[in-house]
Amino acid sequence: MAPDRRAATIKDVAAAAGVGVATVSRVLSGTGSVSPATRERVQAAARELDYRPSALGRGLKLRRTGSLGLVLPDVTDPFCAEFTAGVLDCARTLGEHVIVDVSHDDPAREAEIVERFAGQRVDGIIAVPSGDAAGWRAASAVGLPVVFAGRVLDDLPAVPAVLCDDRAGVRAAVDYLVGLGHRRPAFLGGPAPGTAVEVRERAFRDTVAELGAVLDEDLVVRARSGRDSAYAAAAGLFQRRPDVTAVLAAGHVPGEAAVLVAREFDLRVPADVSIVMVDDVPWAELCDPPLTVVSRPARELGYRACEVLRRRPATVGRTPPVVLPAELVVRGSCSPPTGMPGAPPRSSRAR
Amino acid sequence: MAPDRRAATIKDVAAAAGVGVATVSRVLSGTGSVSPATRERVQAAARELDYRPSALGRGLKLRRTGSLGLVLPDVTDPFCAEFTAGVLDCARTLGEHVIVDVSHDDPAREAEIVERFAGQRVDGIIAVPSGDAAGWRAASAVGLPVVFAGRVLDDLPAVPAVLCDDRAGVRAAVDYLVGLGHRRPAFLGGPAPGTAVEVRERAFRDTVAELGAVLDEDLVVRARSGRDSAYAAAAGLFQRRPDVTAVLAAGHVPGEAAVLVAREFDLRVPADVSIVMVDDVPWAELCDPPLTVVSRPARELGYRACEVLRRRPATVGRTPPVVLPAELVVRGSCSPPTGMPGAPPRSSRAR
DNA sequence: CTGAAAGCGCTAACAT
DNA sequence: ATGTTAGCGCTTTCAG
Repeated sequence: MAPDRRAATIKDVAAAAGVGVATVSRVLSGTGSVSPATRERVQAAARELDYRPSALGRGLKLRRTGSLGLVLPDVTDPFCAEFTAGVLDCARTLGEHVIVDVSHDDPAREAEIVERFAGQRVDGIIAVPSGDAAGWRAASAVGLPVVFAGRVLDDLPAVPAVLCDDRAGVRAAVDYLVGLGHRRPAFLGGPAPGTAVEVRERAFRDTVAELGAVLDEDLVVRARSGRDSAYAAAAGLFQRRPDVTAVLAAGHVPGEAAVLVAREFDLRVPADVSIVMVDDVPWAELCDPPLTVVSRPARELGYRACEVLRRRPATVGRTPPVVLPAELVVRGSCSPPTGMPGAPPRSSRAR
Repeated sequence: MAPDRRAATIKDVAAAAGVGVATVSRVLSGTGSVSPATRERVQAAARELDYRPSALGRGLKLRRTGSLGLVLPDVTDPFCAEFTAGVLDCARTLGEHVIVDVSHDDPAREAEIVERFAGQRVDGIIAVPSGDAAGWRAASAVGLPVVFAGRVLDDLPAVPAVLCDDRAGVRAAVDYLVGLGHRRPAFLGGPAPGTAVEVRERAFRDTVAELGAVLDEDLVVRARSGRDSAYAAAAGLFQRRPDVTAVLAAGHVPGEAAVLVAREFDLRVPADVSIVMVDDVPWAELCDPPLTVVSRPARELGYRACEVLRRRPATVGRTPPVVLPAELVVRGSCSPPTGMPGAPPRSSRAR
């Protein structure tokens, strides 16, 4: 096993085995027929030389690289991380490599990433898009298969997508809250990376209206991106309206802010204020009380996105999006508002 | 912008601009000299054809792909995610792509990933290794630059590494606990993905001894991988020894277990039991009380690992590992043991 | 069953 | 300043 400076090529193997390169290729790729004798010789030579076919030469010839691009707003976000795990799981079964990069929700940066991925000749791209359609339009025009996850861009309905039924999730949450007796639920919006918060806000508004509860505009607050902004928004809400009895946080960032601010203001959860948060994250269960959440199947979403990408070539025209359900996970952060009868519900998920 | 079935090649651009391929190459790579006139023509043609140089052809010629491999135990782990963000940051400045894959701490799978990365001809590999030296020995024998992070394999001292001074971190934590008056601190070990828990246990033992506190073997427990095992270990500890006044959790998984179990057993933190956890994670600050932790600079570690990889070619022989400090972040989960005077310390990190 | 040869897209001499 | 050419490592007809 000589640690040569340069990796062995197919030629080296051919020479060592005393055959032509074509034969080596056949043996190693299992294509065509080779006599058992030569097959054995070739394999021995390959092993001896520690030969590893170059994906470069291969890709050049085959016009596919066996790798796909994944662009996320932020690897650090629990949802994205879980999503990535799903993509990786599926990619593995497909024998594809995954190139990852983060956009930080910056359209320009996202476009640049797509550009670079295209240069790498990835076989396809999976993205939790940041909102700007321009970069993507170019990409799919070039014929690069793209799959969106967690969100569709209205301007690009032709791009296949795997989504989570956020609308239904928010609906369930509001329904739960109102059912508990909260007449004026508050909404704490804030961009949870890669999610359509607007969709949630709309769902919130619609549901509140449908259920005959009161939609108090003063209780619908939005935060800019970032923890601090979410914290400020939550603080503003609680300060301005000490009468809030329930809040629906549109993502884990505003959710954290709500918990923190409630504690800061010495509000007991759920006695003084009930909290529901969209996105289940590990700490939701560790919180005291454990947080009731709308859980999105992040991992599954990732897996499916990857599957869709593989099937993509077969499909032509606009594919209907894959929609996965969101689940309301009732734990301990909600109870009837003060003055109402009824004990705070216990966790519905056994440990 | 004709959406051709096949992407434009350098030849197409050359033809369109009425020049040779070399000229196109020169213009686009900024190498050599070209007359402003032709440069302009070439650029126009490239733009017109929506030309994107193929990394495949380029890589084949240049013998470098501009991409590096990152192998982690688990993308979902907060430490790994943060580490990845650091790698991505640095890779971006270097213009490198990052192929990610997860080993789940399985040596066989890890070896397979390395093998595949080698086939992809990555320019180098960054790994939070899972413990088995075999696969890595092969890789570095082939001349593939490798950098380890968070851990070195004793069998492979020649592989450069970026580490965190876990030992000092644990030392600081134990010192803090003992200083508070805890005579018999407990240690809750458990494999936090990709970390040398043994190192922490050893540091714990050494420090306890040095400080003249009591090293009670019965209070040193280990868990296998996984949340459930950590939970069981913690439960066992608290049950067997209701007299524990302080526990050092060797990672965020055992840390979570400790918090959960303490709550389960109706032990007040820090009044009844003080808790320090290795690894700072978002929820540590959200916990009530906020958890005192030994924080490892995950992101920085990732960034540095990537830097080291770039410099690698220059260096020959064994490089001394880069060691970054661990920081004890005092929040509110520790106080003197019951019966001792002194108020529980407040968070030292302003919000 | 096997080998020779033609590229895949690009860069870097080497001409001109 | 710019064009020609020889590969980089691989797969795949096309002959034999």
